[in-house]
Amino acid sequence: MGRSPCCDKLGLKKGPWTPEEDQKLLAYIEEHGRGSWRSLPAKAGLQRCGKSCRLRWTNYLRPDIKRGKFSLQEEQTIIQLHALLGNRWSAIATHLPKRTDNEIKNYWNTHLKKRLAKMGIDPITHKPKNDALLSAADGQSKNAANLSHMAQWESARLEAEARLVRESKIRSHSLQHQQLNPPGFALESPTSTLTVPEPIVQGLGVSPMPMIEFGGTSSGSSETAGVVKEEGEQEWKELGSSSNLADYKEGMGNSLSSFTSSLLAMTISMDGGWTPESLRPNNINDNVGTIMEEGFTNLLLNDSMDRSLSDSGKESDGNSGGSGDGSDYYEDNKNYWNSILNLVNSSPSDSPMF
DNA sequence: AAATGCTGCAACCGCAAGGTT
DNA sequence: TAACCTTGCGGTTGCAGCATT
Repeated sequence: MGRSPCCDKLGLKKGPWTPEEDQKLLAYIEEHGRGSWRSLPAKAGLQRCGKSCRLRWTNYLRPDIKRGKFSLQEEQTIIQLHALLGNRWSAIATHLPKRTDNEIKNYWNTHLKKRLAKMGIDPITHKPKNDALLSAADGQSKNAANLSHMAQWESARLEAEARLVRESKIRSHSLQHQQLNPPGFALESPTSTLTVPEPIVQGLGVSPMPMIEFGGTSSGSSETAGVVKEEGEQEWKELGSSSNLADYKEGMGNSLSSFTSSLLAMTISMDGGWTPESLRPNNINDNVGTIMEEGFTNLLLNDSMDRSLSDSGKESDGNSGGSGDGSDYYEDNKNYWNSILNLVNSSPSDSPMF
């Protein structure tokens, strides 16, 4: 429990890394693997503390890092997961495995937070800002309904969060069994450990990181969402020999289904257009998927249009989200919440998160 | 061309959790 | 059981580069 000793004693270097230092760190890890970060700098001939080396490796030198602009899907995923998880960047990063938690955090702080604020959505709570809500309203009933749904959302979110904590304990317990004899060379992402085949270790320049796509065209079921989550599968493989596997899967399944049910009920009431037929088990996923599919993308695209208008000097009239009236605003917010349900609903049943 | 302000990002810092001795 | 060690996480800072005045 104690504090780690201060690592900047004895004149250890701080600040930006030089190419030479990068090379030393890379060469050392390539040859010896990671080992202990604390002893690594001395062995590698670096005047850095282990913490600095670890950070440099995880955030910059790791071969399985994708750099550059975030795609629309990545943005969407970040915003949705942030709504669910808050500032748990490492958890969010597990759904964007080629991105580091630091990069996601930076991107959120510098881009997405501002964009949500501009849309009239509180980037912390993901709730519509009250003033915007009031000014944009076209009727008291919609306001009341919106606020009520926000409360329901918060309730469902808290419940999911509590379950996540509970079930992650089960999971970490199970994983302990598998970490006794890790085969090969382990590359650690900020929050998870990937075992990389020997040839990749030797190459270190190119790593065939599992392609992970998110089900933008989700039909609602994990099988049809087109989601390939090899990192999650890796964990399931690791769990495979665990006696807790069944419990874990069952727990995750229950968690997802309960949370989804809560959100589903909420969304149905928001949409207002649901029929008993649409609520039959076979139809629920399809309907949810269809409705959700459009919402978030539209929201982002609308905002992108706003931005381009704004960039070309045609600033919108000041209404949040570029909407001209309250009904549009209401629709935008409804879509926003729906999109979050979409993410939850399209998460694979074997996702490490759900 | 210089000064100033803004933005984005790499890196640092402190804390907490979990493991080890 | 307590002290210590290691690692991971999230918040924050500092600086380089770009835009604006």
